[in-house]
Amino acid sequence: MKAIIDCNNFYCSCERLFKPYLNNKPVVILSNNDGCIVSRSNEAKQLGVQMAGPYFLAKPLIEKHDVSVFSSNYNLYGDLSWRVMETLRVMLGKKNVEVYSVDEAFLDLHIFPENELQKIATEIKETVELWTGIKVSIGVAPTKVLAKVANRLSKKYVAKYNGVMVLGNEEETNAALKQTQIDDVWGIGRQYAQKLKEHFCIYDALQLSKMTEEFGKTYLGGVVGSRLLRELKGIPSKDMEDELVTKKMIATTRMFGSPVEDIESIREAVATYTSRAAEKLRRQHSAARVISVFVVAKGEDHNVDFRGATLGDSVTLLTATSFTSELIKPAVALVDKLFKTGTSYKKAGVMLSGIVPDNSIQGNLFLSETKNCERKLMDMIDNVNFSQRNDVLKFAAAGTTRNWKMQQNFISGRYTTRWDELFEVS
DNA sequence: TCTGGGGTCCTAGGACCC
DNA sequence: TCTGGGGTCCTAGGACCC
Repeated sequence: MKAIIDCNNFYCSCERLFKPYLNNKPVVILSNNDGCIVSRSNEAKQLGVQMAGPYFLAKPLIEKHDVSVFSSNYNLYGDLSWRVMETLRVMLGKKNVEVYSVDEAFLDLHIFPENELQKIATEIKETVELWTGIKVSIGVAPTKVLAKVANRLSKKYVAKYNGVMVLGNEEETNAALKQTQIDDVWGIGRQYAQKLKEHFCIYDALQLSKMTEEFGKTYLGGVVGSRLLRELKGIPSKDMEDELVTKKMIATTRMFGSPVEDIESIREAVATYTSRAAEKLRRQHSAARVISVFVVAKGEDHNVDFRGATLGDSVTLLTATSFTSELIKPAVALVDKLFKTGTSYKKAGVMLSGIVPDNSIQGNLFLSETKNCERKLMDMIDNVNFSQRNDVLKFAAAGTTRNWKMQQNFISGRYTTRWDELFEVS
C-alpha cells in the first residue's frame, strides 16, 4: 500500500508557526512579485478568496475582512519542508519516502501489515505535527492516484476522518471515487475534464474508473492515460521514484517589478538569472550545453491576453559547462539579439538544457588547466553566497542597480535560516 | 496600474542515415 | 519505365502537476 502525505495550507502554516496570533484568522500568501494568491488558510477560503487569482482583484475582499497578507518567503518554507521530509525519512527509512513537492511526499507502506495502516498513518501524522508544528493529512490506498483521492477526502471531511483516510477494500474505494468530481482526479486537468463531461458524460471518478485502459489511451494522452485508468482500478502503475533525480532542464524566470524598456536592465536581469540557474546546475553536479533566453513584452491589451508576446532563442555551446562566466556571455548576447528598442518588457527567463553530469564533460584538446582554478572559484562563490547572504558575491554583469527587481512588499523574516533574522522570544 | 515560477512526460513530424 | 523500408535524433507543442 502507498500513502501521500500533504501539509495543510503549507505556506500559510509556515507563517503561522512564527505568528501564532494568526491562528484561526484568514491568511493568504502571494506569488513572486506579489502577483497571485498561491496559498490560503481555510478562513480565507471561506471568505471566497480565489486560489491563483490576481492579488489586485482580491484586494477589496482582503481589506474588507482584514486578511493578513504575506509575500512568498521561500527560505522559510524550504527549511520547514526539509524538516517535515526528514521526519518522514527518520520514521520510514529513506527509500520509502519520495518527496513529490515542497509540501507533499509519497510513502511506501509495504513494510507494515495492512490491518494496522490506520494506526500507523495516524502515528506518522501525529509525529510530524509534534516535531515540526506543521499540520498534515494522509491518504492511504493501493495506488498513488487512489491515495490522492483519499488524501483529498481526508481534508474535505476532516471532522469525520481527522486527516487520515485509508482505502482498504473495493467498497471503500468505490465510495471515495463516487465522492470525487472528475476535475479533482490527479492527472485530469481542465482540458480533459471538459472533454470527459461534454463527450462522454463522465462526471465523477467512479464513472471514469469503469472505462477501459484503451479509453484512457485514446482520449487522455496515450500511455499517460492508460496508466491513469489502471491506477484508478487499483493496479499500481506509477512506481515510487528515486530521490536522486537530476533535472533535465533548469530554468530561472521572473516577472520584473515594473515594466522595463532599457536593454541594460534586461542584460542585468538575465545575467542574474543565469547565475542562479548555474548555481542550481552545480548543486546537482551537472553541466549544460544549451542555453535559452526569452523575453516577454508587456501585453497591448491585457483584457484579452495579459501575457503579451514571447520572443526566445537559444545557443548550443561547444562543450557543456557549469561556469557562470561561460554561461553569462552567450546569455547576454541572446538578449542583444532579442531586444527591440521602444518595446516595454515585463518578464525574462533563462533555461539550461542539454544537461550532462559534470564529470563526463567531453573536453577537447584545448581545455586548459585553468579549468580547475575556475571550478574552485565557483565552489568558493557558492559557499560564500550560501553561508552569508544571497548574492554577496556576484558577477559584474548582474549589475548593482536592479530596478527590475521583483516586488516583495509583505515579506516576513527568514526565522530558521539566517542568524540575523532568528526568531526572538521576549 | 497590478495576473508566479518552476517542472515533467509524451507525441507528432521533419531531417537525416543506410 | 520502375525509386523501399526501417531506424534515430531533434524540436515544437500539448497536456499535466504543485
